[in-house]
Amino acid sequence: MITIKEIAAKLNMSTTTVSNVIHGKTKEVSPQTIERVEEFLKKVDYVPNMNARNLAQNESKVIAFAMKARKDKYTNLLMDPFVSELVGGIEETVRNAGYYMMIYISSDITEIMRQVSTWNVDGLLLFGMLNDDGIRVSERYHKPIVCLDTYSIEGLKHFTNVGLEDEKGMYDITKYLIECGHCKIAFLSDNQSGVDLARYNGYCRAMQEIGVKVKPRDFLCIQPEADKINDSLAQICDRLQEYTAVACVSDLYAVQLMSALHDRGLRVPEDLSVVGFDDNTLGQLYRPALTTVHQDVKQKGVVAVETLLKLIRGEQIPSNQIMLGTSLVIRDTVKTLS
Amino acid sequence: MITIKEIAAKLNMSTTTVSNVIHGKTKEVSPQTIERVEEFLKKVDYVPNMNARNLAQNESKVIAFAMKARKDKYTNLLMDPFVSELVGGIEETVRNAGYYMMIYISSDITEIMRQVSTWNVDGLLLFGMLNDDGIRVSERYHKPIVCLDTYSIEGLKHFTNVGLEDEKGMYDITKYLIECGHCKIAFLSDNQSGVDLARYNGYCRAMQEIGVKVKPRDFLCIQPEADKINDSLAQICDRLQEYTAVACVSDLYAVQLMSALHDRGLRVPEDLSVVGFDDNTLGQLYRPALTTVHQDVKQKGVVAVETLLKLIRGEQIPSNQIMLGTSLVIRDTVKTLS
DNA sequence: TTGTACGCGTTATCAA
DNA sequence: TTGATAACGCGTACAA
Repeated sequence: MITIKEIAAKLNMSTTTVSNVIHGKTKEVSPQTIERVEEFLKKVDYVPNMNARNLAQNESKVIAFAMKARKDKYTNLLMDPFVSELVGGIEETVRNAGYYMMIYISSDITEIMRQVSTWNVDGLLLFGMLNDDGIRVSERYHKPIVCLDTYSIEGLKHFTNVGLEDEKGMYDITKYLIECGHCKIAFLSDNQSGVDLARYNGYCRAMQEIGVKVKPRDFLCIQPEADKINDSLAQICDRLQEYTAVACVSDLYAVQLMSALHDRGLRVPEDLSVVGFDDNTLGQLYRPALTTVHQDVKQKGVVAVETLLKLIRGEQIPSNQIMLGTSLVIRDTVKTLS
Repeated sequence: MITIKEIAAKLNMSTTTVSNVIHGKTKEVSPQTIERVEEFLKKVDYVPNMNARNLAQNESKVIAFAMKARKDKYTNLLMDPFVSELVGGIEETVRNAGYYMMIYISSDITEIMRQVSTWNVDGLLLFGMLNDDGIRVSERYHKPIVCLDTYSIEGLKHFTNVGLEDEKGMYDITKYLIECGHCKIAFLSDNQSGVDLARYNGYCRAMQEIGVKVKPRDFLCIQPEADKINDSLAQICDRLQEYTAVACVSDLYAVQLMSALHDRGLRVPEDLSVVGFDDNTLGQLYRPALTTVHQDVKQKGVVAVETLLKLIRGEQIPSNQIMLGTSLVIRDTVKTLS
């Protein structure tokens, strides 16, 4: 790790000159010194010290991806196929823009804020925020923030959101089920807030259009914790006897359900139709292949980072609510009732 | 972002005293000043500036996870269930140890080395290194390195490796197939080096024990690139008519194969027995559930980080080759031939 | 027990 | 066209 100072000494010039060459401030340096310096830089493979650079410039070239963990939900958040695809897209975009990514996972917002400010990160990507979490962060952190999949209306005054047509996506696929002749349709999810609530609303709207009033019992609540999921799935399979179809809030749950149904000798779609949401590898590889709502998760990450970079550069963005679209992917898990 | 200097000014004392209290050098400060300082720190929620701290101490509290991307293999490396589970374990352990994690993904080793030294990271986790990649890194980076799943013998002189009983695992499951009456067994993988080679060797050893000489045509080569995989699977399904069982180098490939077989009307395990390696969600949720070799991927990440932390602290480690075990998971994709 | 002063590597200001 | 020098925030040897 050679430093600018050392280079300057060996070349018998000042650190300023070396620094200028490094930063291409070429107008202020004579051609021959430029040549000399650049040659030497290449020879010793000079790499700047980020800590020093950041300290001097009061920036960091770091973008943080902060994720609030719901402690109970996953032992390993990154194993959620949605999260890993998202992080993959984010990482790639951050890297290609010449920035560095740090990941903070915590169930404690305060902890996340401390990490963010201790590294003086240039921009913040927020995921998994509930209620006014995002607002609380934005009150203490005064640099660009982009939220992913938040439904906090109030929050939009404080930061940009990259979201999805969740309501419409679930409406579309529920309507598809209806068109296939289903009317006894259950909805499966693990909670009723944020994204899940929006999707639930889409389901309700489609049902109401055909005059079916959704009852509380039509909401099937899955408990995804490792020690509870089996009991939970057993109950759900039981309850599903009253229905001809079930709309799941995610592909993961849809596939977990199909496995459970299979183990009980129930066939999809002959005995029960199942649809998911997300369109990830799990549903694509399962047989019968899952009918679902497609969203481009990687793209979501890319858009979020690009938006954040614009904000960092001080550019204007058209709107602080960016909605990505969905599309129906019809495969083999829905039976047409005659 | 309040600084130590500002705090010292407001409290009418020196920065040294404040710094001492922050670092718990309590023996050198009077109890009442400690009290005063700590109270104030809490009140203003002091957060140190990492860049400044690292610069002063010549460390970084950063652990890098560097992954060499084989450009062709995955658009999104993190989507590989193995990788995401591994990274999840690493992230958690790094965080709990009070360190920060940075991820570098590149197909270019030089690029990785530059990133590592520009941030002056305290320790390096290397994954996906081929041949002497790891050695080349260790020649330029003179801090602790832990490699994951490398098979470079030479490398062990330069760094520690956390690996798996790949050969034994594949030997065990091939032997299980044999015990079930199979002898026409193919092996499916996308290359023949590193981990894949070790597993292939395990397969060969089991076959040779029953006097079957493995022929080159018994090695089925899958092409995982998105635009080639379908053709590749079609060919493989064709070739598999000569066999009663196939041992796949990973669960991912096993499940992709089972999907392809299903689409051609071939049943698992009635028409063909299939086994995998890794034991991830994909194989657990598929039906029929995949018989496979279990490895604890998260644990692999945890062990790697713990080893690296020991090296960073200057502690001795018993051996620089740490081998994790495997176990057979018998589920429903192998038919017993009578 | 507390304070002064310097160095870490870099950038930026201003003078030469 | 180039070179001193101060600053960024922190830790620490050494002095008081």
